[in-house]
Amino acid sequence: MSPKVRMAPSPTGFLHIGGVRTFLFNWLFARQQGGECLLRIENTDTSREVAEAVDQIQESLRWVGIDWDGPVTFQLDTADRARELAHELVANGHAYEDDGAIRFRQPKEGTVSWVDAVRGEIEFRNELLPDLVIVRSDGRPTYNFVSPVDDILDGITHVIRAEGHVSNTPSQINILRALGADLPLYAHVPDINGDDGKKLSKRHGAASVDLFRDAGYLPAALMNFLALLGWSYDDKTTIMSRHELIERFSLERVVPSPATFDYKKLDWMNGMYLRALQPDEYAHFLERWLREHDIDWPQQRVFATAPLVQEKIEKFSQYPDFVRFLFEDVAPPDGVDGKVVAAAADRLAQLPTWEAAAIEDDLRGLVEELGEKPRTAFAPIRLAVTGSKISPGLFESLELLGRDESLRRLRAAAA
RNA sequence: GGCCCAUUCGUCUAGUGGCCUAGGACACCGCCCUCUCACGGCGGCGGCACGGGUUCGAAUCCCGUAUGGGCCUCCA
Repeated sequence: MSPKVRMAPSPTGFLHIGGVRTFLFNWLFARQQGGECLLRIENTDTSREVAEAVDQIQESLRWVGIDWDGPVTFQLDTADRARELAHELVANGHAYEDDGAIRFRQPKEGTVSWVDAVRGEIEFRNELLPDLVIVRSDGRPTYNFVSPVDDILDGITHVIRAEGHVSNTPSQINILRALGADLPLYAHVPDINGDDGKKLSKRHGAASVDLFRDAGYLPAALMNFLALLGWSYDDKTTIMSRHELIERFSLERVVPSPATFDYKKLDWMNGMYLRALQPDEYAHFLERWLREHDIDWPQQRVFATAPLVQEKIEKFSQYPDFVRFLFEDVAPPDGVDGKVVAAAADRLAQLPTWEAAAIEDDLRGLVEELGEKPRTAFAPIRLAVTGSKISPGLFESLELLGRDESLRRLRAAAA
């Protein structure tokens, strides 16, 4: 039987990073097994629904690179069918009316247990399970009822969801049994925590997918990083392409304990991905990021800066400040060694070709003349030209800036 | 409070009774490379929550304690 899983967000706001990781595991599993991956919006609680959320969730998923099979479905769409089933349960004694609502009658003896794909056998005593409401007094079925019902209707074989659902599982299993349905396989994946050890969620540690997109992370890097939160391939493999992830993923290697989100590691990994990009790909991603942030610097020059920054930054949000001096004037800094800067301006003014290699030769000649160390002699020049002690390569920067502007800044700083 | 889950370097993890004087990666520190930054190279710091068992032998199995988390909603 071909596996079928579902990603089941509730439309109460943006898609947060913990949810994406859970969906990623569903997706990786389905794609690897050649199964199907459904997207079902769990909107039984209409009171908390946020209008734009449905579109936003899909857009975020698409950006990360997670797709789904068939049309997006809504839990509310099966409400009628769920209600019918609830009445059947009432008819055969598995449920009863209570104040206009319908409650599921839990077995009063024995235990419910299942073998969780990531946590092993889990067992609950039936007598401790409360008779939960499955249809509200206003007629809307509740999550704990529709969810398993939809799983039957959709033919879901593997329920891969967050560990918070462990305690809902015994009730859902009892409901499925009362309905005479087969049980899916369950896999409860660990949460992702913030630095404070508390679970990352919409209400806590607000880490939406959009925030990562904004910060200039690459989807492939985010996916790689997320996959490694709670799962590993072996003891030494870290960087894995989407293809490799799909090929190697397995539920058995998902760990049961929660992980803490480490931004520093994500930054490092994103830097790895950024540097591995082909120049044209890099320029493409960079250009898209700038466009999304309404930065309208001349495209040609932006492309020209790409090779200067590719080795230097680990996410695009660092780009504007890093190369701003190439697009805007810089304030002449104080405390610059005017002698070196003036000498540099004089020499550079004589240069026949304004090109990085020639500029470098010329400046190194100057350094020798002055009897200085390169690092100390280049510092004031860098400061005068870029306005900062940290910048892309000096010679390449000078070339890009152009002779006139470069000389103007050097002379301004020397004055 | 009840029930359930979890617990290996600061962080992500490898580890399924002997291969472990616990391996890798990020972070951090030092050195090298070097026009700054970054990359890269080399080295270092650093961990099996605690206590009992079981066993010739335990990070690995069992029990307890502690800590953290989740659920106990006519939320999902």
